[in-house]
Amino acid sequence: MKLNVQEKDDNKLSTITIKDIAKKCHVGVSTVSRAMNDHPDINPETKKKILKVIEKSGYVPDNSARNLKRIDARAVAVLIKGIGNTFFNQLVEVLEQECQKERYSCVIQRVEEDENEIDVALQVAREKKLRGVVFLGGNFSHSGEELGRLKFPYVLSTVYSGEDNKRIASVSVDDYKESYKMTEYLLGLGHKKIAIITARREDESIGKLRLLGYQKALFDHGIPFDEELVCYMKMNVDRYSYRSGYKLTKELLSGKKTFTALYATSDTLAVGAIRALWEAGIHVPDDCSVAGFDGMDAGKYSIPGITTIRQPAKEIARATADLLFSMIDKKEEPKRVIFEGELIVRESTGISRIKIV
Amino acid sequence: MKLNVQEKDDNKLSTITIKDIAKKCHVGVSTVSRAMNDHPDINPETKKKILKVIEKSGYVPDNSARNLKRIDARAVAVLIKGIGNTFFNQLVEVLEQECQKERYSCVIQRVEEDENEIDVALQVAREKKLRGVVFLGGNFSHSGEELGRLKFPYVLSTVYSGEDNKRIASVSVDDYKESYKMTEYLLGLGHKKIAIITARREDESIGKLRLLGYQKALFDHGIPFDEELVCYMKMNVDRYSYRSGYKLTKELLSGKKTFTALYATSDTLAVGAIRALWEAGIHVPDDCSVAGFDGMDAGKYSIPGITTIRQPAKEIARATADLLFSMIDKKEEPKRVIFEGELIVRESTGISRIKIV
DNA sequence: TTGTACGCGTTATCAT
DNA sequence: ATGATAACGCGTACAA
Repeated sequence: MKLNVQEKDDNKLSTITIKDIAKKCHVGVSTVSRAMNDHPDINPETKKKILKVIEKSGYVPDNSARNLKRIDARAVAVLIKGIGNTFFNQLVEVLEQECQKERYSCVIQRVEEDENEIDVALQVAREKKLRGVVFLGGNFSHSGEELGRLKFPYVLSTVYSGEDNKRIASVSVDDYKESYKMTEYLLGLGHKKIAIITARREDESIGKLRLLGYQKALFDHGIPFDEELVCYMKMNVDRYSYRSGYKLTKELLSGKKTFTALYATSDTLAVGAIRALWEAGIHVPDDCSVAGFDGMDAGKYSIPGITTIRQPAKEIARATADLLFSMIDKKEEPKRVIFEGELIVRESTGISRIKIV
Repeated sequence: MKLNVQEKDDNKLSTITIKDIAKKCHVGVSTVSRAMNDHPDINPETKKKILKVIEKSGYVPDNSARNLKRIDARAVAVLIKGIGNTFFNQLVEVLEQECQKERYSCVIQRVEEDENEIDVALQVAREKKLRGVVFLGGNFSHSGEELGRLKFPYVLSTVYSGEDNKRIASVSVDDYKESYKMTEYLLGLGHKKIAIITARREDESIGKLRLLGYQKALFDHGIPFDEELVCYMKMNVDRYSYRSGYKLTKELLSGKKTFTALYATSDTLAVGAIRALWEAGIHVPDDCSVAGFDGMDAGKYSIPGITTIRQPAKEIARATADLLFSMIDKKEEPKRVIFEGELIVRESTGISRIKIV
């Protein structure tokens, strides 16, 4: 008989539940629950006993059931669209730290390129009983109305929302202004023919802003904008990656137009670009200047080091967390927080020698 | 009265459930459920009507409740320890594709550095009703017994398990052998003093294997192993990153020992290393050769291009998926799959000129 | 084809 | 301090 009971228990590899633990301990399920969740109303000894049984039985509580019951989980989520954009890594790291400080748990969630980030947000918010969400990456220009579906606090970090509605919380640099700054810097070096590698032609996010800043700077300095010096990423193929930087630069080089400077709108693109130029026998910065954007390690440790606009990632992440938590806890209104980018001059740019490439 | 009902509905921003939808449509909950889950037994018209109501009411089904009911979700998970190791990105991408092909859904889950990957696996397996798990990264040497807790199929991909138990499924290159290969290549170039940058001294994973392969190659060629030419990562500080490569190389340079080649055990480390050497006025490969490992884009597009051992990432990912699915579906036994690494010679290595650094 | 009612595993509210 | 029991929102037998 006893052996039978034993057998029955062991066979039950299906899934062991809180009830099984309760039975084994000869207590009620609520006592087990209290033991697991550090509730005050429980005898320390029974608690210890229960935890021991849990330990050796290998019981794992079902999070789905927990979330189902739970009204609030004191949790937020970070939704990342475009993983592989290594710039987000730093942000996420700091965001996680800040959450810990505030004793929030933090769900990191990838969003596929073809998924709607709003839908995903809605889903996990429901599933995990979130109090708020941070959006990293993605294209928020179209989502003016869409954003209205979000009934909880959220912050766009390093993302541009087409609606420059002040009621949308966001933290970022002013990509337009910073891009203008970079272009002006290149112009200041004497460059007249500045090629640019930028996001897809259809982009409505930061890619567009950076292109716009570039155009405006050219305009303000009386340089005509030349569409042939613009190289757009190809849909579903290119990203802010080394590979794309390399490929797109080759494209540029095979074109008829010449240039003395190349503005790659991310540091990763710039690395690939420099390699492509190098293979074509074009030396950076002597024959051609190259500039990046973001201030990532990729540009700091490459040779030559890449002139860039540094986004203060840590500060942005901290401000993002601050803003989100104050919206959650103190019911503060959404606001737009802008950080200043920093032009970092390294070895990839120099005075134009008007040596046509 | 009517207005009251209306009000009541709108106020209920708490959370709208399947019942609310059912009421609004004047149908039962099961009909709504059928409409959402593409069940056959439903009138196309009522289905259409219901979906429309769902759409405009902004109803989002609660995944927790779903998972709770669901016995099986036809899903697997990929657990990644050490995000930021960009090498994993390629793997994940292919893994996701393979899952789609097999009509499995795929959960991507980060594991923090201080978390036990086994615990996490157990938790999400329970929560999401997984059929299997892929482990990327992490230290599996200690977990010989621990692994026994996993009652479902799993595959270690690009990870080394100390237990060279054949009953543990794994897909990877032979890090020991490949590291030997790389070291031998450097020796073949005439280098006698080969420094190495490697994982923490306590590492029991691939870092250890790569170091061991290096030592063995030296030994086989009659070169004494010199502990002072080994630079270990510092705990909780270093990673396979540019920054660490840079920092650790500086350390090496400030030591008393000289070397004519530097073997950085990842391409990212190598990039940082080359920068550090460059800043010290040491030219690669003329004054010092540098080799990496992994075959990542970082080494392909850097200048100089980095000599490396390419791990066939796509093949590894595909084989990982194959193995996992055949264990799940066909009850196949776990096995160890080894891929051959490919020595790719680029510009960062050259014949030793015995010019002491 | 559709609706009713039960149960999934947990936590929270009661009594005790 | 502890145990019984009612939710939580959904899927699904089963009845209609």
